[in-house]
Amino acid sequence: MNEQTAPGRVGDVRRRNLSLVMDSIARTGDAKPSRAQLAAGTGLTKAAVSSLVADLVESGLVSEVGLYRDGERGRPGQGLELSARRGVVGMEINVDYLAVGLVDLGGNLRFHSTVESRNRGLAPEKVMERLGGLAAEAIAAAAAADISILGGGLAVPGLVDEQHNLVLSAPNLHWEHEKLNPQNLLEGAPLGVRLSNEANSAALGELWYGAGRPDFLYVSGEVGVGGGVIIGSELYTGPGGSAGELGHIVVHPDGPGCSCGGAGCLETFAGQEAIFEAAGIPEGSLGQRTELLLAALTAQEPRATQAVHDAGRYLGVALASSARLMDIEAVVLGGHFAVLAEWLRPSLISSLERYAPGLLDPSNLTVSTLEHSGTLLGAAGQVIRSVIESPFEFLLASKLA
Amino acid sequence: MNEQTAPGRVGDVRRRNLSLVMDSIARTGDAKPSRAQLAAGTGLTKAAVSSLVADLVESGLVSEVGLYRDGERGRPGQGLELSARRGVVGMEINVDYLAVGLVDLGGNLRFHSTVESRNRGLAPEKVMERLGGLAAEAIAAAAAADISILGGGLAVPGLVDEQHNLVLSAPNLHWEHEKLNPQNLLEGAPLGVRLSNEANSAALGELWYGAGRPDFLYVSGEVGVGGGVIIGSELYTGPGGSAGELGHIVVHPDGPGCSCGGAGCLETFAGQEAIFEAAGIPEGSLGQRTELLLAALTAQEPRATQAVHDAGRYLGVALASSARLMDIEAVVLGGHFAVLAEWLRPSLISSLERYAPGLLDPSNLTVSTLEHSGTLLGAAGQVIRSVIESPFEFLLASKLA
DNA sequence: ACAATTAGTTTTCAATCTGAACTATATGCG
DNA sequence: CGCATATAGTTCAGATTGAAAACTAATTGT
Repeated sequence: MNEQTAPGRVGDVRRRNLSLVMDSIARTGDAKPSRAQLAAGTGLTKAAVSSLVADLVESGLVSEVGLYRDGERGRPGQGLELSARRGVVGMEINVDYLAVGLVDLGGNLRFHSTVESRNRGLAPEKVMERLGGLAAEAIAAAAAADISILGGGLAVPGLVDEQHNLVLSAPNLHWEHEKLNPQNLLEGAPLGVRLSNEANSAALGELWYGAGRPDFLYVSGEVGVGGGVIIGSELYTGPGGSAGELGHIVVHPDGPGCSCGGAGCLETFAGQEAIFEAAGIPEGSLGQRTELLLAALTAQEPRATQAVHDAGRYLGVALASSARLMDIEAVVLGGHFAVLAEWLRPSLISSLERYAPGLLDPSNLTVSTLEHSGTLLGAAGQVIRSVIESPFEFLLASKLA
Repeated sequence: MNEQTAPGRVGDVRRRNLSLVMDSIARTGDAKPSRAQLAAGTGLTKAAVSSLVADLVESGLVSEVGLYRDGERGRPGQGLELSARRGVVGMEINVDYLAVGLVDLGGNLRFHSTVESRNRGLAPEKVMERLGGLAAEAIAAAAAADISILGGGLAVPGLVDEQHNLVLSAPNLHWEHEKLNPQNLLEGAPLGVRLSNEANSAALGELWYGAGRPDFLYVSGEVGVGGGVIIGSELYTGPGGSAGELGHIVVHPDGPGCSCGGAGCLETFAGQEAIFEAAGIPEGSLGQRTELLLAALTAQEPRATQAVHDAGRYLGVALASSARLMDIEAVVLGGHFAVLAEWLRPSLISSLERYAPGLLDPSNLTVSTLEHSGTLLGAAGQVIRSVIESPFEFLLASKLA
């Protein structure tokens, strides 16, 4: 008799309603709803909302922001928002850079800093040390703005074991089964630091703060081609945690071997390296090569044009297969696919039309609007989201302290 | 302020716990748990379980089945089971046959009948009329066994709109946007008749009564190649309801055109028709052709062997891509893939090893154990499951009646 | 100044769980 | 046979919490 569902206790109702109210405030965003509006929106009575909001305000998660005047007559309401004085630090380790940001509960990026850093092949301890310096900046920024840091999120370009703070495999960093200690980056943060995958975090960033919809596929074009699958407004990671490996979908059964051990993978046709090579861009830093490629495309050089055209075509094959299997009806392009979108779109769309006619409307094929902060926002957002989803646990913890 | 979550009311606790108890009884299955065991298993107190079980017994969903003696000492418990006197009729329309079964709440197939029927191109009304005859047999069998019919499930090989009883498209039946009236098949059944897709129902049948696990992909090889995606013990249908279209995953970008309008689809390599043709099996009824093919395979005729080998190879490509995208770690083969499994497996496994090495362990590649009743069980199971998941609503309805 | 209107609080009530005490029914040993 | 022991199931007081309705608070318009 394996039990997965906890019994319903009377107190669960309050847990759920605390979350419902917080979520409602979060979703209403800049509108700063009053208690009465929340009651109307949630279906709870005004009395219940008042009681719930009182708990949330007391814990510091929600704050009143002055009077709110909407209609012409009547007593004005107290506007409510997720506290701007509670924040989460989002952090990102990628192949060519490190980034840190401070996000308040309302999802506003209050501080942001990126530094170039060639992390490929570097020891994890070394990278974490550098990241620690950046994190200290975020901590200082928080102190200056009187923001108390609840926790942090750290995104890395690889498969992670969140429970044990392990990076199981990050081929582009040359990391394999590395133990990180992200908690050290933010000592004393009550919710700790949560490790996550870069493409997944970017997908969540789009969902919560960008172009996302309840169901979509985020395509991350960094050094590798990754993806994040959002189903019903939740990240789908699969039983083993490695879902969304769009880069290793087979797009041609007779294609070349791939670093993953497979063959004919999308990444061998549409990865950064594959495109640069096919376009005839010489070795160099990522920034340089990208500039050269964009220049070549602007100049309509045939090799570059063809390379991007092919990448789009094969990306179309992968998206067609994905749309069939998962009924994906919206796609958000990120990373280098966002940069190349202008040149990529025509062949991508015609490929989709050829392999999955009518399934994916081109208007649902959008480009990330968050640029470089998407991953950061997503990494921090996961911690913010956990507070929105179970504020009761947070209340408990803060009462004990 | 779009609201999706209903507010938590005090009464919700009971809803949830009624479901928890029913689910617990269902999962314990043949063990017929006592109230005390349920209390231990669910984490509820004995008092709460007693009260919940009383409601369920009163409504007829659960019945006491005599004393249960486990330990040596102490008062023996009353064994509980989902009532064997409440049933759901599972029905299936397929291209070459019609089938009906009677399933009791405990998931036991109490009556089963299949008839050959060439339904391709037949008007839906005609087919429904024939099906009505079979349904009458099930109703008679239920009456004879003193089983009261709560509802029914009807599976068809096509995309359905469950809300409006529409078959949006069933290409293999030559149906397009047909309105069915499945309610007429079981007049007076309180929960009505629920329309569903054949591959999805078969997948659910495997999940609840067969080889399924919490996460797996069911591959249905009927006239078309379909699939059912089970994630976290739930069917994933996608935002548009058409997820799992494994047959139209692109396995070769230069492949031939497909009936779906795309190109290079798996179905053009591994569909029944494609295999028969490649194997050189002449036209005829499905049964005849299958026998010829099996005979040819047993005789190791090269053409047939090669045809099945190729089908396995391309199925491997599709499964490799699926495993990457959705982190699928288990597959159940049904339909003609189950029949051909013996000859299909070698090339399928080597293809998986080539395109997604290490991802899908061959031991997690199993064959359906339910044979022809899987779809039926799944179609009925959806109604049974809805009762297990919200017995409160059922109690209400039965109190009004 | 007062009616009208909207925001938010207080009070009473019902639902339903927990926990503890209690009753019911079995086994085993002297 | 009778009583200790053990387990199943029931009863009842107590706590939590939202609904409903009445009430108080704050603002605008005439």
